[in-house]
Amino acid sequence: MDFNCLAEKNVELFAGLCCAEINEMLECLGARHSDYEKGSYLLMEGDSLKYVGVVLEGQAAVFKTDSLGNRALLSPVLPSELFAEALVCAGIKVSPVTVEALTLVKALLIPFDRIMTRCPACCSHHNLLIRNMLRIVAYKAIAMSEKFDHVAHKTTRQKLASYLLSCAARKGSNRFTVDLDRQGMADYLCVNRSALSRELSRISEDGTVSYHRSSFFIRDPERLELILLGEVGGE
Amino acid sequence: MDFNCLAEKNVELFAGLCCAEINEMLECLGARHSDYEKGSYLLMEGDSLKYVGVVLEGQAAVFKTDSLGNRALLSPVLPSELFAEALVCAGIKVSPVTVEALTLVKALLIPFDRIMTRCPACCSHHNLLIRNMLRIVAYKAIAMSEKFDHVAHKTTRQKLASYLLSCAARKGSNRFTVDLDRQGMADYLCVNRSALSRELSRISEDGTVSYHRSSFFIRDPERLELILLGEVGGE
DNA sequence: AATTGTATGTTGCATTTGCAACTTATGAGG
DNA sequence: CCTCATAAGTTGCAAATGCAACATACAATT
Repeated sequence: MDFNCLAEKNVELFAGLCCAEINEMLECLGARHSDYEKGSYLLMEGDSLKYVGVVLEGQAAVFKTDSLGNRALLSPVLPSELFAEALVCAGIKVSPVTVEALTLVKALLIPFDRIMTRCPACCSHHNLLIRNMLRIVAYKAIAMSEKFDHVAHKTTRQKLASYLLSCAARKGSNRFTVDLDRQGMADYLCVNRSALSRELSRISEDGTVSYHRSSFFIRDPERLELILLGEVGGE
Repeated sequence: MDFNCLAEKNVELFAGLCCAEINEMLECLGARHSDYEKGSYLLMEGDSLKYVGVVLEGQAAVFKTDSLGNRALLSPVLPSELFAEALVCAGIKVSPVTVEALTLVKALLIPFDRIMTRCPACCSHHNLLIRNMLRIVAYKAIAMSEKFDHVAHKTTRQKLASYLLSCAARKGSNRFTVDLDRQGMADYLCVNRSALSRELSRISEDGTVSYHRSSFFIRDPERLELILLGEVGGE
C-alpha cells in the first residue's frame, strides 16, 4: 500500500515514528484512506463509532444538531488533527456529532479495536501509538480545563485577567503576544467583543496593562491578580 | 503483598479485573500504598509527576495556588477516583497543582511508566489497564466539554436552558430530577444562585418549565430550544 | 499616496447580572 | 406541634453586559 508520508508525518498520533514505520503500522492496523467531497460527511450523528479519524488534507468541522435542526459548530478539524478520538476512547458507541468536510478532505480511518489490541507479530511500535493516543486525549482534556478556568469566572474583567495571567505564565514573562485576534479572544472567553475591548481599555487606563493589538505587557501583575479574584472593580 | 481488595474493586481503572488479578497486577506494576494525614499533601506544586494516584479511602482535593498565594479549589477527589492522571498522561513532568488530604487518606501510587510499558512476563491484563486508563481520561474530557457547552452561553437564561435540555436528553424524558441543589446547579453553570432562581421563576411563569425543588418537567421543549438559541428573551 | 477592506476601539442604551438582604418553604429533632 | 437549620424564592439596586452603530487604526494593493 502506498501511503503519502508527507501528510502522515506531522500527525501527532504517529510522533516518534519514521515513514517506514508509519506505513508498516498503518497496514498492520488495517487503516484505510478515504476522500470526501466538500459538503459530504466524515461521520454522521447516529453512526456507530468504530474508527479514529485523522484529517490529512483539507478542513472539516464537528457539528451537533439540536432537536429543532439547528447546527452548532463545536470545533474545526485541521490537517493532521484527529476527530472522534475522545468519543471512541471513552467507549461511546453511537456518534452524537456530525463531522462535515468543509473542503475536499483526505482522511485516514483507523479501526479503534486494532489500536487497542496488540498485534504481537508485526508492530514493535504499537506501544508508542497507544501512548501517543493517551497523550493526545489527556492533553485535550487539560487544554479544555485551562480554557474552562478562564470562562468560569463571572465577569468579563475577571475572565480577561485570568487569560492574560495564564498567557504571561506560559511565556514566562509579563511581555507577550497572543495568537488570537480580538474576536477570537472574545469567542475563546465567551464574551462580547466590544465588551472585551471596553475592559481592555479600562485596565489600560489604570495602568495595570499596556497593549497594542496583540502585544501585551502586564505592568502590575499583583493588581491583575486582585482583579482576577474580583477584589478590584472598574473604578 | 496484601492489598485491601474491597477498596480497589470499585476503581474504574481496574474495571474488568477480579481481586486476584488486581493484586497480581499491582505487584507487577510496583504500585505502593500510602497513607496521608488530614492536611498533608499527596502531591505538591513543583513535584515531578511520576505516579498516577488513586484515592482508596478518605477525601482529597486538587488546588492551584496563584502568585499571590491564594488557593483555588479545582476539584474534589473522592474514594476510587484518580488524581493527576490527565497531567501524567499528557506527558507533563512538573505538577502545576497541589493535592491535599481533607481527611485521613489511603492512596495507591502507580508508576506511570510501568503502566505504559508492557511487562511481557506477568500481566496478561495489562492491555485492559491501558484501555481503562484511556477510557477514563477520554470520558473526563467529554464530561468537561459537555459542561463547557452550557457555560459557554452568554446569559444565565441560555445556560439554564442548555442544562435542562441536556438533563432531559440524558434521561430520555421531559420529566426528570437533578442531583444538584440550587447552589450546586449555580456553581456548575458558573452563575449566581439568586440569578438562577430568578430565571427559573421566569421560565416557570411563562409555562415553559414546571419545577419544584429538584424535580423538573419541560412543558414546552421547543420554546426551551428557542431560549437556548437566544431567540426568546424574558418577556 | 490614495483606496479599500478588515480589525479594533468607543459609546449609548436596554437588559441582565451579581449581590445583599429578606421572606418563605422544607425537613429533622425534640 | 414547635423549633431550628438549611434550602429555595424574591426583590431592589448598582454594576456589568450584549448589542448595535459608529469612529479610528492598520495593512495590503494599486
